[in-house]
Parts: sequence; C-alpha cells; structure tokens
Amino acid sequence: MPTIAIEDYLKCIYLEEQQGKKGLVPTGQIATALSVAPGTATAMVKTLSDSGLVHYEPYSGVQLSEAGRKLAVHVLRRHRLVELFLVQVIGMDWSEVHEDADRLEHAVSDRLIARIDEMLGHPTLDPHGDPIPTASGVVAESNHPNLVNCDLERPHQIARITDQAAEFLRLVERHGLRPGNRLSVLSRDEHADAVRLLSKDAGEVSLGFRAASKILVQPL
Amino acid sequence: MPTIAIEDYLKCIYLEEQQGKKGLVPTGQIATALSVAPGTATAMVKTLSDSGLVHYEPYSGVQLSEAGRKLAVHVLRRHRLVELFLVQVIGMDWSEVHEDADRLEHAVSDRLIARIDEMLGHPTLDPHGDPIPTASGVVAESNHPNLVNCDLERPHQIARITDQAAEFLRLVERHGLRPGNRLSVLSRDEHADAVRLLSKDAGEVSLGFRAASKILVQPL
DNA sequence: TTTGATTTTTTGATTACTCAAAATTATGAA
DNA sequence: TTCATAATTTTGAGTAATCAAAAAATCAAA
Repeated sequence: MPTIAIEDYLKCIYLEEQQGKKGLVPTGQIATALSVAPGTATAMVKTLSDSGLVHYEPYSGVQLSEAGRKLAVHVLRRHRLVELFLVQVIGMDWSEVHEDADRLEHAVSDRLIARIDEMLGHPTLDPHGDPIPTASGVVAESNHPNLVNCDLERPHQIARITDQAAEFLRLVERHGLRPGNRLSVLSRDEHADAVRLLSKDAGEVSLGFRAASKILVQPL
Repeated sequence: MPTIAIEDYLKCIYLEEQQGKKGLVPTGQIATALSVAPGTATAMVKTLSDSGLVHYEPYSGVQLSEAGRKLAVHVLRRHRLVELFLVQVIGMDWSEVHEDADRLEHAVSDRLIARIDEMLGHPTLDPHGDPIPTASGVVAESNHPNLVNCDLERPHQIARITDQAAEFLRLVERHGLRPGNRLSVLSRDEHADAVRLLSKDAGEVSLGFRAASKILVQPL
C-alpha cells in the first residue's frame, strides 16, 4: 500500500511532467514543488525507483513508469472528484477547496469515491476546469490557448485555471475570472509584462504574463 | 499538531475509559485495541505523557489529562459526524461506514466539519446511536440499559450499538437490530449464555450475553 | 577549455512509529 | 508468604521520512 508521501511525490511528478514539456523532471523541481530539501527529494526518488514507480537518471531527473503513472492518476482522480464534491455538495467556495482535497485524497476509499462519482453524475471537469481521470485511468487532454497566446479582441470563455495556490485563486476570483465566465483580451505589452483584458463580470483587468498564462480559455 | 497515531491512541484511551469503569486503562488493553505490540503501546503512552496528554502510572495504566480528553473528544466528534454524513448524504449503509470514518477523521478540516455539522442540522447522535460531542467538547452521556439488564417481556426500542466491528454490525443488521427498531427480551439463561428476544423486524433471535450487552435499549 | 556558479547527490543525524524478545514487576494460588 | 504466571517495561533494532551541510557532478560564461 503506497504511503501518503509516495502518493504526494507521484502526483507531483505527474503534474510537473504535464506542464514542463521536457522529458525528465529534475529532483530539484520536485523538492521545490513539495517544499522539501533537495536531498530529501533525491532520497525519495530513489525509493520510488526501487519500487518501479519511476525511471530515474541520476543528475538528470525522473519520469513516471507505467505503474507510477497509474497510481498518480488514481490520486489525481480522487483529488479532483473530492474538490468538485466539496463545491457542489458541501457548498464550499471553488477557490478554497484545494487544501482540504489535498488531505482527503489520501483518506477516501475506492468505495466512497465511486459513490461520489455517481452522485455527481460522472463529471469530467473539476471546479478549476481540470480534467477528472476516469476510474480506468484515462485523462482527457485538452489544448486550450491561454491569455498570453489566444486571439486578441475576440470573445472567449474561461476554461481552466492551472494554478491552485490559494492566493492566486483569490486574486482570480476577485477579478471575476472563474471558469465559465466570458472575457476578451484587449492588448498585450511584452515589455511592460502586462495583459489587459475585459471581463464581462468585473470590467477591465490587467495581469502579468506569468499569471495570464495560467488562465486557459476557449474561443466562442 | 498531533499526528494520526497520537489521535488514534487518545481516541482509543477515551473509549476504553468509557466502558471499563475503573480509573486507569492498562497499556496492554490499549495494545490489544489498536493491534500493536505491548511494548509499542508503552512507548507511545510515555510520549503522550511527556506531551501532557495523559497521566501515566507505570505498571498501572493511563488516564487522559484535560488536554488529552479535549483532543480525544474532538477526534470523536469528527468521526461520528463523518459517519452520519456518509449515511445521510452519501447513502452508505450504517454498518459499513466505520472504516471510512476511521481514516477521514484525521483528514477533515475544522471548516469542513463545521459545514457538515450545519448540513446535518447539528445532530446529537451518530448512526450507531453514539453521542456526537459538541464543538466545545461536551459529550451527552446517557445510561440506557442493555439487553442483559433491561426488563423482560417489555417493549423496548434499540438506542445504541456499542461495538463498531464490521462483522458484529453485519450480524446485528441481519437480525433486524438496527437503532430505532423495536423488540422485547423474552428470556435469559445465564448458564446457556443465551438471551432470547423478539424483534419486530426479524422475529425470534438468540444472542450470547457478550453480544447482548453491546445493544443498548430504551423502554417504551 | 578552464573556472565559477548551480544543481544534485551523499553523508550523518533526527523524529516518529513499530516489532521481537529479554528483563522486570505485579498478582494470585498454594 | 512464596513462587509460578501474567502483565508490563526495557532493550536493541528496523522502516519511513525528513534536514543540514559537505562532496560531487553539471553547466555556462569567459
């Protein structure tokens, strides 16, 4: 039975593999993401490798094995279903469910997660627009543009927020940028590091490129 | 922040203090209840004592301190609210929620438990009839008779099942002895270790004294 | 290509929890 | 009261996860 730490590392490696497009995830990146010392991540990565959950290339990084990917996706499914459950059934705010889900994902049984999945009608997206993996481990990949590379002056609908940090989500919420809402990008200024947009909900808003790239949209 | 193990030990000591009427809970009893080696329980009890959560008398046993009791009751509140939630909201069977609750009780935040409490209308009893401690730590104590010492040939209502072991609850369920159901005790035979009863739901049933003592009732 | 900076790994320790088995203390029957 | 039995504690050891700091490897810039 995988420990909580192992589940956390696998989930982390999976998410880093998703965004950083390169092949291997360096141990330092894992350490930063999980807020542990570099040596700790190296040590853990070695035990993951010994268990056959990752392929580890010293001084280069790791990559999930098939077994590791399966486990990581299973954890991610629990996390995202729990998030949606907390919003839809418990009535919590979408911007504050992440921390709770981070702990519940290790405690919910398969039986319980199956009931939740059923109650919610086998949903495919969590409250942040992230895809919910199926019970068999399939993750629907979408390739929405983000606010940095989408068309200018064109109506879009917010599809997904790819950063769950509480402070970021609070900012996003404050500017009316929750998934589903409409907006269009007015202009971008690379040098000023600024993206100006018009939100149907909260009027004109300006974001840095870093923040803007975390908001995925769909042209209408 | 208390670890999961510490929460488990405190909850266990609390429950043992409740039923075994004597003052101190022996370490061996804790070891048995938690399925750990005797020496493990002794070691843990010492760290609990060092943290001021129990009063420990070597070779005699332990007793919760005020701080320990407070923490134990807090865990118990989470456990029982989660159990009721799983039955009422998720629709799980009352006889199978204990294991899930045993893990969720360490993962639900105060914020979440407050929402659950509100959703359920600030309930006072869990699905087994056990009292749910209040947020401030008050536990309503009741002293129902059980099937061994209640009046014979008198209609009673089942108030509480004081053993959450899955196999026991399945047996209880099979004989229609769920909380709320009606029954009367027909006869008892100390030598045969048998209590015969008439259940409104499932007809005549015979139980041993050990099992019968775990079922608490209320005269109608 | 050498070197200085960065990243990664190694080393040595620590905390939390656990076990098996030996040593100790308590208990109860003769 | 004594002694065998039962319960408890101690001892020695192991696993899992972590850190700080030293050592090694890699990378990039001159």
